[in-house]
Amino acid sequence: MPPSPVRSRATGRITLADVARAADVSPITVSRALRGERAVDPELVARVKAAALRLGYVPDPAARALASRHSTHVALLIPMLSNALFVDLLEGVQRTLRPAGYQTLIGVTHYDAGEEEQLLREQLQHRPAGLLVTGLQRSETTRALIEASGVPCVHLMETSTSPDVHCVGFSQADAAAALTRHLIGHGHRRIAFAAAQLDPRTLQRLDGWRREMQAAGLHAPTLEWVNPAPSSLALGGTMFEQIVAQTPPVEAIFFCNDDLAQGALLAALRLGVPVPQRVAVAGFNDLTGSDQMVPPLTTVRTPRAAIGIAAAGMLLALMRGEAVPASCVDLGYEVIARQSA
Amino acid sequence: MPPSPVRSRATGRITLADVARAADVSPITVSRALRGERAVDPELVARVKAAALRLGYVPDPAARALASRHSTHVALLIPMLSNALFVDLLEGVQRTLRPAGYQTLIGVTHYDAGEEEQLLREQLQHRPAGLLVTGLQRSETTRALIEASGVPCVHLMETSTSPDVHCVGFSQADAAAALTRHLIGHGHRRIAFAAAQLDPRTLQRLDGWRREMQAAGLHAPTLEWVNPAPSSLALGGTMFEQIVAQTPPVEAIFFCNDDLAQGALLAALRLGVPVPQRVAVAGFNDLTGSDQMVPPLTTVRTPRAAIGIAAAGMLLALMRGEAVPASCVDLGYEVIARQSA
DNA sequence: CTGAAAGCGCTTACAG
DNA sequence: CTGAAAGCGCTTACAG
Repeated sequence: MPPSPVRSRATGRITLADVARAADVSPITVSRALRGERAVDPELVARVKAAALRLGYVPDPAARALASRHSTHVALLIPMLSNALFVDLLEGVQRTLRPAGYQTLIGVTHYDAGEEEQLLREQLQHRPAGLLVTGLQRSETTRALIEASGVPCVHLMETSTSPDVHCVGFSQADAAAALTRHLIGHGHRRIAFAAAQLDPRTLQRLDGWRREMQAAGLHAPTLEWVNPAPSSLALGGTMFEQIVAQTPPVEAIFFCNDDLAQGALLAALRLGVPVPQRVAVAGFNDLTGSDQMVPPLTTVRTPRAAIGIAAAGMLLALMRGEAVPASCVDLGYEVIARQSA
Repeated sequence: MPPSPVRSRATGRITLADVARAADVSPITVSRALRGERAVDPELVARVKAAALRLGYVPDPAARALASRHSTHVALLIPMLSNALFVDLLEGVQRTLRPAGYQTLIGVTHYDAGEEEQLLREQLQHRPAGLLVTGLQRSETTRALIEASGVPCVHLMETSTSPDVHCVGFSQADAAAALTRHLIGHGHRRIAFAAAQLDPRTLQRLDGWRREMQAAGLHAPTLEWVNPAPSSLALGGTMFEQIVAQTPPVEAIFFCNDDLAQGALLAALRLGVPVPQRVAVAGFNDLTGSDQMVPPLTTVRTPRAAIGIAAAGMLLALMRGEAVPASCVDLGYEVIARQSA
């Protein structure tokens, strides 16, 4: 005889209580056994796990979040998904977080500090278990919001010497300096730096180039071409056209991003400007297509997928309350010499 | 005198009960007033809203999900984020869903039916309020999973005549046929179709090309070049090289995707094959950079951002239990004639 | 139109 | 090492 289910709101879902009944233990023991929390008699653990498997039990994330005050969400704040760099980063993050039972909530800031703050507020309402943010620089309010939330946070793409901040990345300035040395090593003297978007990492690359040029006694303010507009192939073409018209002639152009450099290479083809004979062209990031350009683009390969994986791994440790070996991981970079410079 | 908070687990968060106390009504009235559900005295609504605002009340999504059995998450299943098409789609979706209070959970299927099924299972555990899936074709199990979940679902990128399925897209076959007519109209007779990835939408484009070629009496099996490998610039170059070597000579190549076509254009430059004089080249989707190629790429512009917006809008209506004017929305396409064909 | 009660499915805090 | 009780912050179902 079935019990008369007055006022039943049951979802039909298999619950912790069902597993407890099947394993003949209390619900709390099931909870502990399944989460591997605290010491539980190994024999009970086995019994519970068998029962859970048999019944096809799946914990309810909402109930878990409500009771524990932590969801299984990780908020990821990135500037732009149309930059392939961040797609690779995201893939690395998800590949690490998903098997560990965490969902990634993506927030696209469009390089806007206000939007980042707004997104963070929204995400924080969902009590994320962890935070992954791009770069170290942000509004004071956003910084305070992160701090006050107490949610573990890892910073992506840059490095820091502060022991208080967790980060995984590489030195944008050093990478730019290395490419600049490569260009100088090829005998170029008048090496322009062309930048768009002007986000913090772009400016760090500008610094790296400037540092190297000054050390070699080659720096001149007229070699700096910066444009706050969003980065695009078309803009790269326009900038190339302008820079190539300069006198005395520029011998090499270091674009802060492969987008820009690819656009420059296409403009060179249109204009009939031989690269690298008349002017060498280099980029940054080694994005899709850079190896296919005519001529193939010299650039810096950056380990964004590895950054995503390592940062997610570090966050996993922090969320579990484990110690991390180092608060900041430097994953380096690699100059890729092709034919354009 | 403060109450002695024995066994307190309070989060410090402002709750519905706090607002109820402040507005001097019952918690359930606050709940109804804030959600706009059922009829509530306008004066009470105003009082509640004022109190909520004053206290800075923010509903707890976990509690809400647990009680209502629906989260505020929408699961979005897409094949790949490295295809810019889906980035645009995603942006459109988020731009519509976020202001309405929904979070987008992105699942990347990598064009794999098994992975899609696995992702869907995981997402469904989180009781999403809505589902957004790419295309109409999927495994029987996945289809059954969606059906059984009872979660509103909108299909993206394709159109259907079935009244049972909600979708927003355009006819991939018609779009391909239109581009094929454009090529035929330019006097080309031997028009090859070159495809990679071979996902359902690619095959629909193949059908559209085939239909048009047959209608014009121009179809030949040797004009079909299909490669199951993932689409890339490099593959486009390789395919171009192969197709151009064919005798009798192919006069035009319709690549199923701009990636491939861009790679072909770059290969043509490398090989010194004049486009469109020796062979015309066309693509599909009008991706970033296609207008910058040398020569600029003739292609079909597809309304993916608009699809994201419209599909999210339709899903919003379905989630609210509202009727939608049409179960399927066709957003069309546009042939973009540039210099490559 | 409004509310008291119960319940969603977990985990925390306390006790033993 | 294990458990009974309470509670997380909402909404459903019922009643009036």
